[in-house]
Amino acid sequence: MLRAMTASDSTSTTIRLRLLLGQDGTKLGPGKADLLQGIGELGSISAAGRRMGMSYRRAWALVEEMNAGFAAPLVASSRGGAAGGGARLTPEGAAVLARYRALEAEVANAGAEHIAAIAAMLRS
Amino acid sequence: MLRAMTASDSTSTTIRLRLLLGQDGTKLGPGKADLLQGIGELGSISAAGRRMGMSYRRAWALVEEMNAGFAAPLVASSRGGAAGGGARLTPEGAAVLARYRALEAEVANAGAEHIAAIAAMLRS
DNA sequence: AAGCGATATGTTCGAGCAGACATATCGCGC
DNA sequence: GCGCGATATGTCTGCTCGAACATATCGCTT
Repeated sequence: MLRAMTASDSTSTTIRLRLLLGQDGTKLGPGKADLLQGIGELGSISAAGRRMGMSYRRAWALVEEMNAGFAAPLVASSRGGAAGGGARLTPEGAAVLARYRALEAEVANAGAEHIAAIAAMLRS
Repeated sequence: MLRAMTASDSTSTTIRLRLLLGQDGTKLGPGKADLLQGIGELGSISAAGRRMGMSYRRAWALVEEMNAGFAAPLVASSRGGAAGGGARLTPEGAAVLARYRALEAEVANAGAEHIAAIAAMLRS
């Protein structure tokens, strides 16, 4: 997948969460979460994609997928204008991102013991 | 992937865990965990693979990957003999599986609130 | 010694996916 | 109105992964 390493990779063992939501099968994992965060910070789908080393094509497809899966769109976009356009998180998008981050933190905390036990059995 | 549904799919929203272990990048997710469990229950790589709708080729490759990633092999196999051969979990394999299942349970419990909050925002 | 069933492993073929390339369109500023 | 920069979307192609097929080998049992 060629994901850029983030500065938060302090421990060598990481846990990744992927949610399979509803019976329609919309997925929410680290990629979409990072993308949401990037859009929130940069105000642009293309800028967020660039920062992750992802093509605009793919970033846009992920946004489309998220907007289709939830009752309200998570990202609102506009074309044209001074900056050419832009995108920002809707309140629902910000809420989903916050919940996902909180979930990550809670999970890392609750599972730390088991994770450490498994990591201790690794090859040298 | 064509995964068989398990009877434990009571809620429509499920969470999947994938561990990225060490800097060598050995992965441990639901597929390998289910395979370990199948081998433990059925005493055979091929039988475990069959039950999951997975080719023996692939099941064997996953076992190989796990055995290579951990300090001690998780699965011990034998060729020939009365039943043609077989495989069983080593104590380390059983320990890793138990830890992973415990991690799943703990995570599902700890994250239930955030997961429910996200699921509540889904389309219809 | 012959057969059985499972492990072990090479090879080949197809589908699906990700990336690259190409446009169309929009709305503000100059 | 012309250009800019970003959204929006179609198309194509290469690559990777998995499925399928094919064998070899092993050790007990009959």
